Amino acid sequence: MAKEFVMSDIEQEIRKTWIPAFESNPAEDKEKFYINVAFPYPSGAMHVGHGRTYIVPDVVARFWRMRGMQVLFPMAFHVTGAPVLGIAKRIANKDEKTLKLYGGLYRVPQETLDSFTDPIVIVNYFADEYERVMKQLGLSIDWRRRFTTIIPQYSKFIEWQYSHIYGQGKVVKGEYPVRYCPNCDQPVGDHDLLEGDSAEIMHFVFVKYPFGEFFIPTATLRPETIFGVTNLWVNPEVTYVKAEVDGEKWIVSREAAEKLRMQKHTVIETGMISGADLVDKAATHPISGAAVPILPASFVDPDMGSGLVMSVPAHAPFDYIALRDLQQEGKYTDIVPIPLVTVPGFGRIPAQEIVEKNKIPHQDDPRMDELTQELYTAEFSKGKLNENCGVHAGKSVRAAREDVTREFVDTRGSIVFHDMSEQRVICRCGNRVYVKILDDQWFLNYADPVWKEQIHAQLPKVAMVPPEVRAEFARTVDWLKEWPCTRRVGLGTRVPWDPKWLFEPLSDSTIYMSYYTIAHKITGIDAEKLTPAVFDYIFLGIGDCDVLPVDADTLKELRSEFLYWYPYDYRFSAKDLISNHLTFQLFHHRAIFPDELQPKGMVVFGMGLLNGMKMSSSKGNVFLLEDAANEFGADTVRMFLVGSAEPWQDFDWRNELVLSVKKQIERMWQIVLDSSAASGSAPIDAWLISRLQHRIDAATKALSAFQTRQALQEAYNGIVSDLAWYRRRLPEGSSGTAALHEVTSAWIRLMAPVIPYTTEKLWSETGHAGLASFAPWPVADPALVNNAVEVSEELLQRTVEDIQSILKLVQIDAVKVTLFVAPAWKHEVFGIVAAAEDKRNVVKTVMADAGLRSKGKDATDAAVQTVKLIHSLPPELVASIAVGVDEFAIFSAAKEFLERESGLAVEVVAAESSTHPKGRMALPFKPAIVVE
RNA sequence: GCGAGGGUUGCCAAGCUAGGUUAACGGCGCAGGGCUUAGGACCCUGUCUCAAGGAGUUCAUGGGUUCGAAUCCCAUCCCUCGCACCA
Repeated sequence: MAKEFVMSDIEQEIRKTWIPAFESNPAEDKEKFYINVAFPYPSGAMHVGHGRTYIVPDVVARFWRMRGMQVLFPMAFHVTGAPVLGIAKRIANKDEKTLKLYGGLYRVPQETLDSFTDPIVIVNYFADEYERVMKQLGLSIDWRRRFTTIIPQYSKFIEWQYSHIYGQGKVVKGEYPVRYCPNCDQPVGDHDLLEGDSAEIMHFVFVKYPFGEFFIPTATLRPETIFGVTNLWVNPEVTYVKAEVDGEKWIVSREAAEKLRMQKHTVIETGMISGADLVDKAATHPISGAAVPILPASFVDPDMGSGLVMSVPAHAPFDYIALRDLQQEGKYTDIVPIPLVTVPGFGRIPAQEIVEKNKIPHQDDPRMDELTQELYTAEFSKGKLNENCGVHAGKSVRAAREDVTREFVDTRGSIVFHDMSEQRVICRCGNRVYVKILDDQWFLNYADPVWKEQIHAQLPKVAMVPPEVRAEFARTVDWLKEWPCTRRVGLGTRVPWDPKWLFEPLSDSTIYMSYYTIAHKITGIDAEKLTPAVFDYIFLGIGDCDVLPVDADTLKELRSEFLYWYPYDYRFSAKDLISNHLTFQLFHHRAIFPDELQPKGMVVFGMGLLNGMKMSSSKGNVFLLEDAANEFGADTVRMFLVGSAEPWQDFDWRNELVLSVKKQIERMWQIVLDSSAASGSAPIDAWLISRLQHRIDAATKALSAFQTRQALQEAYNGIVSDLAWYRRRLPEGSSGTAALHEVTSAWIRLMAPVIPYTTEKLWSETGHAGLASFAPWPVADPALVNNAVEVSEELLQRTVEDIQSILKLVQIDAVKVTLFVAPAWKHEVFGIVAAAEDKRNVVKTVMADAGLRSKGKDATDAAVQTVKLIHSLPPELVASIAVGVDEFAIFSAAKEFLERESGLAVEVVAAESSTHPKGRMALPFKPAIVVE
């Protein structure tokens, strides 16, 4: 009876021996293998979705360790940034939702929660929790190298990194329109928004119409339509302001004046003017100089653009319908739409056409936005400017828009005005978000074409798993532009040349993989001594180590350890980081390190689902990793997470599936221990051992390619099913042979990377010395592959299945089954067909043989049937059969087995020696079967 | 909208890059049987429709190429991810 299997006991016991064993130092006699993961931001508890991110690299680490590599798998915590500040603030404010999340879902004890008003306490708490859970899951991490990104030594490292990046001119100062919360005095990202995350920043051109001593600017996305302007629109209900904007006198809405201030314009309000007072006055067309009447319209929104709009009734449905409404009242009947764009599919006045075709009754009709979009899109993609457009006539709308914009901005003093596409864009603090131009901002210049080109050249040299992501990287490199790399608030490292700024989180985590190599040794060094020159020596080998603040021996040691591990071999991360972090780190490595130290490979993960739904901490749809490990066992969690889908595919955590994985592990435990007393031998041993070589080979190939699921398919399901057949084929009464020892020894090791606890325990239980985690990975031995035996067992398997399916079909009480084995000449036919390039004309080839031709129709029939048969068999098997299989001998030897399987008397007959009509049906590898 | 990826039999998911191993791996679920009480534990069998080992209809939809397509080509529909101040 096998020992009872209690996973949690085993885990406790084994963990103690592991932790020091996974501390990894340079070993000059061994090849290194350095993998790392995007480090976590510890602001909450880990859920099973995070689990796979760390377990897959651990499986890989364990695999290569067993293959004799010196493996480094480090971990650290990224605490740079602002989110945790907000969390601390909300906890201090007793925000209910936050307290519920942390006290409830994450189960932070009350007294700890009370101290969460300090952001540092939060990250330290969760960093410790991460480490604890990671250890529980058996991750083979070298914990000596743990650090956080705000320790002084790391800050010095970042300063060094940026001394180079800045020195290379890759950090630039610039203007940039951002979403901005005046209340928080901060730019806001998508995740900072309470509402309106679908809003975009739109870039309007202000077209200025002279109006007495003033200008009336109108905001437009379509400046080329200036040639079709018939009038301006003003909202008579709104009070506008007179203001000096950058020294010019303008009339704009109060909101627009406010927005202009945020966009680096000087705005001095000098007075007010009611919209109603502007109605029926006229401004001057900036190009033609004609008078442009100002008309009233209620749809004009003072909170959009300048609060005044130019009217192009021929092409803007809103303008058309507003004008029509007025004209129906008998007003302004002299105004006629001026068409300026011809579009295939539309007549001369598209706006009129589309409004009337859809029978729009008035300007508040909900369909208006949709129609406007439809027309704008059609004009933009297919429209051409007509003869009303002066020098621009004949241009495409696309081209004309660029040209007219440039003309207005460069020569007519227009400005580009930024505004949100929606007004309800609300910061997490509850205040409205505006567009602000930041000028005192530092950018990483990813737009630099030379830098971009370097990364494009680098990409083909980086291994990518899965290969499909390569295209996404290439596209990201093209798409990246200046990245604002500094922030005013948050945790992190100050910008050395401009200390009022801090480096933002994505920018201080691009080359930290190099820091891991020395992390455990550098923490003992006083940060003040870590000058850029010190890092230059360690990472670049520049300078004289005898004249640096740190002693020379230490520096040489650090330098040597860095060079041992670097470059890293694989970096693992979820796929959503491709468009930022994973690409950023390529840029920075390229800028800092020489050719031979560039990243070698990346593995990109899919997403995690919980019961088919996206996991989300804020929605409570998560299953905590620690709970999973406690409930199911660490090995179960590991095997499920790496076995239910390949790493780059999405996986779906469902408890009932996890439970069946747990049973699988228990089954293995049972089988291995039950086999330990087996002895003796049987003919089927050769087959079992032969199959094992294939399983080893396939599992090794799969893991080498990061296919954890495929590897498990071979190493678990494959071996289990081989063992099942082996059992069936054992002589009656035997429960196993000594061959099982060889199988279980290999099996334990094949499974060790995935279920390290169980296998570690089994390894010692089955009498092996040392840790399974460091045992040599099994190697397939080609000499043990026995093709003839595998083919003969294949024949038996197929025949047993056929007999069973026939028995199921015939409704008789059968007592006997007769197998008719195909005659030699049919094997000849098989050989000819197998060898034929073109199986369509193979009958001719067969009949070219004089001996076969003498068989007449029998031969052609056999040839046709053989073609079909061969198409239904695996090519390798066909090749083996063609070499020659003595089916009569195989069936005769297995007669007892066949009788036991079928419960019938079995007779094996050579087809040619029988007159039974069914005998003619026999084909190679497909004996004719008669039950009676 | 733009970019990347995907739609396979009840569910999950192989296979599709190098067309014939494919009615389509494996797992889950379900059904029947066994384990000489019961079973959520284990084992076996079955699980598109008919059927002496065969045949018919299937791999989002509609076309096409081919002796032959889930696999190649075209079009359409649907889904997921990314689209930037950031975890």
